[in-house]
Amino acid sequence: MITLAEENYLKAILSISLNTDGKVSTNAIAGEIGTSAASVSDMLKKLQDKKLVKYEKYKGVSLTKKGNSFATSVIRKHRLWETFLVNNLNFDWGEVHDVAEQLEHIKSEELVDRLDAFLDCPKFDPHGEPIPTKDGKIPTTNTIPLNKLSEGTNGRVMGVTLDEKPFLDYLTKLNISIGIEIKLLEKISFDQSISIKIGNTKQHISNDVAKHLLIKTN
Amino acid sequence: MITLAEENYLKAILSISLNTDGKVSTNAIAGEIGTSAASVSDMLKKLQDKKLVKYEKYKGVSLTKKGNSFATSVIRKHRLWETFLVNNLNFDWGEVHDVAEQLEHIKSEELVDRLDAFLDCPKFDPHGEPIPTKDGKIPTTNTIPLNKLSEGTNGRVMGVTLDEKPFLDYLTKLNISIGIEIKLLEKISFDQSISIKIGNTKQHISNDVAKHLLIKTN
DNA sequence: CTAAATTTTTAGACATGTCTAAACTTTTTT
DNA sequence: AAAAAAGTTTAGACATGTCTAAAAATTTAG
Repeated sequence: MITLAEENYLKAILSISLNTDGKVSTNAIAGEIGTSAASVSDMLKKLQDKKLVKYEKYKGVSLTKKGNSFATSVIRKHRLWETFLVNNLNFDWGEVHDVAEQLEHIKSEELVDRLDAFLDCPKFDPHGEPIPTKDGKIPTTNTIPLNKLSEGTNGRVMGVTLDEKPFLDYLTKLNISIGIEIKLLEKISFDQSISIKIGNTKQHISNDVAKHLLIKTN
Repeated sequence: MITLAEENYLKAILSISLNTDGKVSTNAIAGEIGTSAASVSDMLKKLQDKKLVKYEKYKGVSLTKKGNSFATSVIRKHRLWETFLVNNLNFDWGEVHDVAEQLEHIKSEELVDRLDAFLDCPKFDPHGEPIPTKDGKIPTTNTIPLNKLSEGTNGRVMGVTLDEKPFLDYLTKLNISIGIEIKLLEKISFDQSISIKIGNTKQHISNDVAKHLLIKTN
């Protein structure tokens, strides 16, 4: 039986490895989970014993097939629950993360299957992030982060890659939401900040914000 | 912060005290939770320290106002989730207990409020058991257990007081469900078993089954 | 290519919740 | 009312997951 703490470690390792190359470091996991490096070391040994990760002291860690499958399943559940919370319980997209962090650990395959059906098998969650299928496949999109677009390009916001209330609240304030049209006007080379047009309004945002917006160009 | 284990103890104490008089005994709690009496003793001390129960060594335990409020809230969540699972996810009434046992521990007042609204503030769950309101009031019904009815009486099944799959599956086999008409034909004094009529069929059931069926007489 | 800085691991401690076995109360029986 | 039975608590142990401080390994810099 896999514990709640173990699931969180696996999810963190998967999250990190999606954004970086090679093995995942102890410190990176500690940062993601908000725990000490020492605790991570301890846990990696346990996950190794359970054949959920491949781990070599001082060399970093990677998920085994089995570990990847568990991690993907947790992410699937998290995103399905977020979809339910926003679509059916009328939560705001910035309010669902903490509750979904709890719901993702409910153990019942039947529940997940039925929730998926109830929601009409959604491919993306309310933040535009792909929902893994029952067999672990992750829907793809041909989107690129807003900060990689070239000046003058038009596109549509298809998703955000950060699920934190302060960020999402800021987007709401800027009138940015999933599906909205956006045009990149100008990139400032000094700080990589950018000017954009949303509707008929010109806005200026930092690179830190822009890199978390996924755009599909027209 | 109240832990999952503490919530389960409070719920067990409330459950038992609804069916018995006076203080709740250590052994009764151990039986309900499926743990040892020693563990119960340990936990009662902790609950006492947190002012959730009133406990005297060797004398049994009772809930404080605060403890009762937590316990009632857990039962509210359990029954709301069971309602959701049956009404919206098409679970059978015998399949929902274990999942609801997990869901009842999700911490979010907002979630419970919105779930309640989504379900149209139901007063009873799929087993006919009353769902406590947000302020802890428990809806009442003028029902009595089937085994207390007198011979020849007609009534309607309004609820069951046992939420275990084997019991519920047996009821389904007998064509007994919430809302169904039932007539008590005969009580056998030897073993307190009874004959009943459901639709046009005569059935014979034990006292153990009958006592868990709540009837509203016509 | 050493020396310093950083990262990671180990050692030892602690909190939670569980267990068995033994000791202690309370209740029941005779 | 003493002895036996039943119920309850304590003592000591263990598993999980966490922490801080110190030691060890690796990486980076001079």
